Amino acid sequence: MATRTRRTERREEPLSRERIVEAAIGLLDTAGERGLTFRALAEHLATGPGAIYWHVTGKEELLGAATEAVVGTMTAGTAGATPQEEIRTLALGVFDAIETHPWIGTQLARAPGKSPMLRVFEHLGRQVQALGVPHTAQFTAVSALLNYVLGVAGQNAANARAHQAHQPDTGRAEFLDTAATAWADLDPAEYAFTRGVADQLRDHDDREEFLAGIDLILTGITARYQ
Amino acid sequence: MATRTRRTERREEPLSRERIVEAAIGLLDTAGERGLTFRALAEHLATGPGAIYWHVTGKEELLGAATEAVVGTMTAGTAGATPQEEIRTLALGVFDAIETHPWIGTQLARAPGKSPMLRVFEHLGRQVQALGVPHTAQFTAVSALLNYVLGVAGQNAANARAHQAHQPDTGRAEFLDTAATAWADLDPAEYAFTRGVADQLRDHDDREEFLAGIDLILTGITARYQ
DNA sequence: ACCTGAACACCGTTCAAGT
DNA sequence: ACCTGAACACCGTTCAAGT
Repeated sequence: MATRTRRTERREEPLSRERIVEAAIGLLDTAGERGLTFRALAEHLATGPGAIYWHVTGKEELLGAATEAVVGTMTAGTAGATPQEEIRTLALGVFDAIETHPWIGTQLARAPGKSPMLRVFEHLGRQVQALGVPHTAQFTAVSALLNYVLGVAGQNAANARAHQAHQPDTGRAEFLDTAATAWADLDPAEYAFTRGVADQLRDHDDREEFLAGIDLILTGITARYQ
Repeated sequence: MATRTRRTERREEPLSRERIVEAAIGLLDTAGERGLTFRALAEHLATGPGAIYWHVTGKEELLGAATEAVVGTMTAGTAGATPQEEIRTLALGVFDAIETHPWIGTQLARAPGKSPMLRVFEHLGRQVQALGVPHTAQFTAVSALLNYVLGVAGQNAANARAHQAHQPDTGRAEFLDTAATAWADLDPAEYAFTRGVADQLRDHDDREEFLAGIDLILTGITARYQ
């Protein structure tokens, strides 16, 4: 009876690009990449699917905007750190963003020259420059770092997708355990090496492993170009 | 009038998993990832879409089988080469396979523990072992290499997708040139580094750049673990 | 200017019916 | 056993019609 103002408060909030992107991120986080649908999004925003198109040209742009919104909140600089530390922090930022929003892993790999990745490229580049890498090698060095990050990103996104689809109620440790057991059961002739490192898969830490890869590339960069 | 045998020869070739996968690869290569449709595939095989499901469980399996078929023809070993050379050859094999079949870039990133990638992992692993990397670091070293390869793979696939969609009739050199020009036009304050390496983007060689990244990681591995 | 929702042109997948 | 093709349950996107 007294709900008139209350209800309109919710209803009258006008549709905007910002609200749409926000709702899209929520849908992607909770329902996965397959869960983002113009119909589901419209229902979430209490409108019809056509309304969204007035604020956004299509699904591709919507995914791009969602990725930018997430990645944009991420490029903070730690003052007074070594270039190596800055690169580690930057890379970890991407890693963590993907952990909370696995779908940006797919999205980053999909938009090559587009802005979210270009920003990461720029920041990595400045640190590589600070490392003293000669100009002619800077592009190569940054590309190596970025491609590695993107590879991990894509892998994590795929893992999240598979995890959500197949065993949504198991933890990461449990998942690694089953994978490691499967590796240990492989044909000894064809997969001798993989069998041998199955134990390392079982008790590894994703973040640490990711950072170890970054360090490996950094070592290569400094050994070669410094 | 004398075409009876001729015609039947074509028509009677029975549907098989092999023929379906082959047709799917053809469709993916010529029409891109979006071009692979059960209806298009059925038309290509002169049958109905339902027939395909008798030989293949669904689209995911079909894409997986197509990827395996392409990657499977690729793991040749060069006898009497150093581990470094073997790794380079192996990585270049993946790179070249992606260049002729860009869609496997997406596909490799999508199937983490699945067989095509596991084979590459195994072969890389053997060479890393031959390099003398201690057991506890082998998983990390191979992961770094593989993630880098997958990052480039995804990037190349995305580029091919964008290229086919936007400027299908321009060459790679032309594409790099426009990209480099766009970089050189970026805001000097926000993108100082990227602007500075625009020239390196313009006249770089994809294969060489890819190998330079591999070498950087190899340098890191040997510097740290040998 | 902005929203609505039916309609269009597609998908992947299923399934009764055929051979 | 294997194939056919209509039908189902979805998509993204458009567009006349409303406010």
